[in-house]
Amino acid sequence: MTFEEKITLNGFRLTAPRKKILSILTNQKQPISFEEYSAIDPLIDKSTFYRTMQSFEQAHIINGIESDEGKRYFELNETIHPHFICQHCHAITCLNPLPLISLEGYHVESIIFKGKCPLCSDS
Amino acid sequence: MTFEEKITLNGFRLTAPRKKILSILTNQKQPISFEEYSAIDPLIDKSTFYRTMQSFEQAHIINGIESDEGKRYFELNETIHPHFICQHCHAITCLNPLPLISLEGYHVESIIFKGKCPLCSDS
DNA sequence: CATTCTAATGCAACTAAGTTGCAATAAACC
DNA sequence: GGTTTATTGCAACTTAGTTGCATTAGAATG
Repeated sequence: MTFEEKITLNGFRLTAPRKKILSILTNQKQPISFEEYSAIDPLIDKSTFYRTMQSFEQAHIINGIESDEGKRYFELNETIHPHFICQHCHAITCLNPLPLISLEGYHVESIIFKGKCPLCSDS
Repeated sequence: MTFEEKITLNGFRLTAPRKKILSILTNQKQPISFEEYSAIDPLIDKSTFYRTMQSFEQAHIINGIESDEGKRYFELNETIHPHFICQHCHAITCLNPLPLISLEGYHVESIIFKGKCPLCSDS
């Protein structure tokens, strides 16, 4: 099922801003914040962006990640994988090869590791 | 080494508000937000609390956790353990028996699982 | 114990991420 | 094409967390 099908099947309309957001998210290798998104698409309206993120989360199209700096980052959930947030340089890294770890009784949807990334561990 | 020793050894002064914050944090079984803290200690000043959290983080006394609702939760780092945040009921659970999982090249300081907790998985 | 130095407090004002209300617009379905 | 209703875009708002600064009080020193 394509992302566009997921949008319409969940009762959401396929609008121009949503298509643009979807195509930009597709090009990202990392989760992206509103600040970063609006640098790519400067005409986007803040509330349209955030409301779209809410709709996309309901349609299980994206995952949200809370950074250690109080911002939200968004990523298409094509391949679900853990993330690492460096508390020193604040970079968010996708730990692509790693699978999600399951927990007895819980339904795990995402895992975030925090600490120091390899670059910051050296210095 | 006690927490009070960690404070002074890191060049911080052992003040009245810090002692009170430390004693209240000691009594918590879960990470606590400013909102929750100030319900216990209503006279605390917001900036004193947040600045104390910053100092305590520098002294490696506490760990901060970002909730899915854009708030920060704080916990004494006596025993470091992963946490689970339920995206349905928003409860934060300490996964005490679990150890931190290490990652090649990274220095892991905390792990957060997100998804649905056992209670919300049923419903 | 009194003095001095400077970190920390407490208050108010501020910042910025994210939300909400609402009139105007445009998908989707006939 | 016309109708219905979700969505947009704008401005105003909310709220967690930060900052500036004058005052207070740890802690070290004599």
